[in-house]
Amino acid sequence: MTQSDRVARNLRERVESGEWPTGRRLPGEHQLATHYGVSRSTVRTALQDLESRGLTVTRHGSGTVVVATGHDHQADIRRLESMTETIRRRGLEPGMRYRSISIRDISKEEAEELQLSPSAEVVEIERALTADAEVVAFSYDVIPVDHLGGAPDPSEITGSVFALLGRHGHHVAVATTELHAAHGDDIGWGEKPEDASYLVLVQNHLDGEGRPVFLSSTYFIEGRFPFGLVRHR
Amino acid sequence: MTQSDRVARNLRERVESGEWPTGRRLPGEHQLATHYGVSRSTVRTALQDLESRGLTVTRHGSGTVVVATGHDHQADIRRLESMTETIRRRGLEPGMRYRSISIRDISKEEAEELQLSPSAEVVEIERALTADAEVVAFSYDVIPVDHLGGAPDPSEITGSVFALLGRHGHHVAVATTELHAAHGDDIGWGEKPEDASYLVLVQNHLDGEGRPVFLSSTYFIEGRFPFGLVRHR
DNA sequence: CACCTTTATTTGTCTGACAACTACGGCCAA
DNA sequence: TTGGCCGTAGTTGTCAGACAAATAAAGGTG
Repeated sequence: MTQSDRVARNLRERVESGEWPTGRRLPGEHQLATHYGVSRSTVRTALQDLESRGLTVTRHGSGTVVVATGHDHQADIRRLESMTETIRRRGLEPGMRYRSISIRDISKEEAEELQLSPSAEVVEIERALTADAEVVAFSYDVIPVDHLGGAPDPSEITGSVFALLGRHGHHVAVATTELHAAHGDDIGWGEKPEDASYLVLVQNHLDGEGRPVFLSSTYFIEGRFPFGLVRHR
Repeated sequence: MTQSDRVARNLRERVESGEWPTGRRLPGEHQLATHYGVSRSTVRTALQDLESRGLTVTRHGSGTVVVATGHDHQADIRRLESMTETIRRRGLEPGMRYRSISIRDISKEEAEELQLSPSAEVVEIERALTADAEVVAFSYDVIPVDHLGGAPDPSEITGSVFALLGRHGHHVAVATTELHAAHGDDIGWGEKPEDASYLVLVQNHLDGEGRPVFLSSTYFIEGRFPFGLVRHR
């Protein structure tokens, strides 16, 4: 956690709190620097963070203007974080219902994506994510057994997959993601809504050095997990 | 176009070209600075651009590592750009088929979102976007007539809505966006696929000072317009 | 072999300065 | 009055050099 991270987080909170409404100009960089007790370069780094999230627009000679006060309670699809974390931040109680945990041979496509030998084995987890006991998404995770140190103890698999892999030294940094839409009765299991649409995230999670860590396909039930973002040039 | 923009663009091109494969460390900031003939702070600004796009991860004391070489030919959903532009960049020929251009009273919700009087009028455009003559999306645009200088000449409405509004002094900077999934026969018109799913972007486009410019809802036919992005922490 | 120290490299931050750009008011002429 | 020109103050972009902090690799020690 660097200085500029702290300044950026505080500025984000102030923007999202409405301290500067949409259209208002932020104080100048010099003023912010003295206010936070840091140098102007540190403030500039923080302001670039805001701009990269689409909250502000900075123009040469003019200043920094707030153009969006932030997605209220929506999940920012650009940010990679544990889904339980996201649900909790929306004020709901996250939960999981496991359907199956199985070990099987890797498929050819999966071996390609994970850069593993075609004879490797993977753990496949099928589970449903809940918010306040209501199912919001069905998720399929594919994890190489080697990344879990071989024997996958079923009792060990609980909670966030990120945390599970982190305990084995694999820390997810980014995820290359494809966005899709789907519908049909062959999606999900158990109690599920009638004739629902699904927003689908097909992800390949990578560590800090670009090495594949695990795959996931998540089917979000339309209307139960709002996704938002700020697109910008 | 600033110096750091130029450096950032060139670095992106070099990363996407595969000059540094996934997992490789980039040259140090000092080395890049002398290579480009700029200061280290300019290089740092450029590198923060790469990191904000999820292409690299920079760590204190260690360096900058490539974690993703870029979205192959997929549209980056974080970037706001004309859809015809996006289609052309994928090597396809963009086109449009207008279904209707009509003037009507603004709805209550629209007036709220656009921050206009409930008695204002809007132009509603229904059109289909095509790539190589195949329909890829249905789009509904809602534009205040005042932003077009009153009388909307139908022959004037051709091509990008961004360009149309730009000619009237309204330049879109960002768009607050909700992501949805949908399906059903009541979406779209004319020749459309059987039982398709749609990825839906509900957008409010804002200018450089956060003022609403126009609304749009776009229904992308699943499979015909791949969206991708790199999520990161 | 495990653990600690040293050393070089790299990124994060600071200071001060100047250049480039923007917004705004005052001024003048049509 | 209106429009355009110009100067000025304020803001962001870039530069240079320096030091602090974190990392990684090599080497030494038990």
